[in-house]
Amino acid sequence: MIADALVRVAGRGGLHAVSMRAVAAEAGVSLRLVQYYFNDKSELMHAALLQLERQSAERLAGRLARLPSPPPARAYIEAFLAEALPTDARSREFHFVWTSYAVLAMGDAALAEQPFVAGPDRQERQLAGVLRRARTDGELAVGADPAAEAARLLTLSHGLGTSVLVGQRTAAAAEEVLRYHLDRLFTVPGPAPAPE
Amino acid sequence: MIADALVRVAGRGGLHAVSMRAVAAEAGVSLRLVQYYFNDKSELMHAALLQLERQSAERLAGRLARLPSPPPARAYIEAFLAEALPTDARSREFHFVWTSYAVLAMGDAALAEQPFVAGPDRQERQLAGVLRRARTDGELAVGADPAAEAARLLTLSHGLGTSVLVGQRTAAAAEEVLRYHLDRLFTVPGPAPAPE
DNA sequence: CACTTCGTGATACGGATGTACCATAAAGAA
DNA sequence: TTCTTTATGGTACATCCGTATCACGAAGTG
Repeated sequence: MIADALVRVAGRGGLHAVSMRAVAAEAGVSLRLVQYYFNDKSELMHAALLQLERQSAERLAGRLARLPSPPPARAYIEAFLAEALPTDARSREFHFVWTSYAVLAMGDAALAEQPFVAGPDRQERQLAGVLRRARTDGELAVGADPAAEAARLLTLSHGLGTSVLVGQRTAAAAEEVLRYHLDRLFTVPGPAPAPE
Repeated sequence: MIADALVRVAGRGGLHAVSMRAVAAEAGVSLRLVQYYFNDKSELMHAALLQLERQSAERLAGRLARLPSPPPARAYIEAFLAEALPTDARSREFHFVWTSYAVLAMGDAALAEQPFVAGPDRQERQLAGVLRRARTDGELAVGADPAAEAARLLTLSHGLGTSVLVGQRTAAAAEEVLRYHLDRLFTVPGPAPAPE
């Protein structure tokens, strides 16, 4: 798929390395073909962004599907956040390109609307719902507000993700901060760390 | 200054709108002059980044200088984080351009080294130092780990900042999340919110 | 068969960009 | 005075980019 080629190109050289020609070469097709399927460059960029979003949602769904049912709140949230950190090379590519799009969207409200506003809003509500249920089950620390905690979780994981991408922190260090955060949010302990 | 012109151009159209000609026009000088002071485009970009960093440090220093001495830990940290959120137009421009550079640095380890690794590392240590002192003074919640808390504060504020830039959250909402976070971190209450 | 649509290729065009080169004028040093 | 350095402008050049155009075969349809 051509949109995949765009992601690969952007994963190597950033979004500013994405040109119609570079994408065509990466996909092994002619420039004309890229023009044929996506008339514009903007259409191509938009399509690649939609595809990134879809793939990410699928990966998250896969993680959640592997949970026991009903999923424990902490496991659910850990699955959620595991997808939000750039741990392996594939995930790193994804987050790099995704963040590049996010910066692009900071100067273009129309581009931002669906993926960067509506998407995180939905995730935040979803997370808040899980936290509300956990609170009635008495699993949350006292005084925890589900909506505020959902916002904290998402923004914290995004911030950690960029600090990893930029090379300030290793993915393992970011996961440790996240674990620390969850330990202070939940009253029930998380899973024991794997022995080394 | 020419580097200021670069920041203004990037603040409007993002870093990809920055060209030698655009910067020259914004600064009201000839293209040749931009070439004269900064031989390369990469030198120009680098210089503008350094200037952004310096200005940000100066603003932070100004905030900290206006604090009573010795500054209360919470006030100190609030000053720190106030600088980290895009509240007004000037701050928004700064964070937009800064984040654009951060994304650029994700694909260029050399560019990232000084401003995006060493800088946040230093800030994190600085914050951890303040938190350590607050802990010995009994101002921190029980079980709080200064290093982990510093990491949480910085990454949380960065994540909140990008969510504001992208339009998902208002700056006021971000400040509220931050206040919530600090309320759970400190045992002593923060300043009362201004009556409306 | 004739014709239209779809998929793919090669290439041309206008514009923007980074960089290089030439020129000029002021100022200071010899 | 002559020379060198500093500061500034104008312009040309090669390259790349997005887009448009022409071309051609395969496939399906009447």
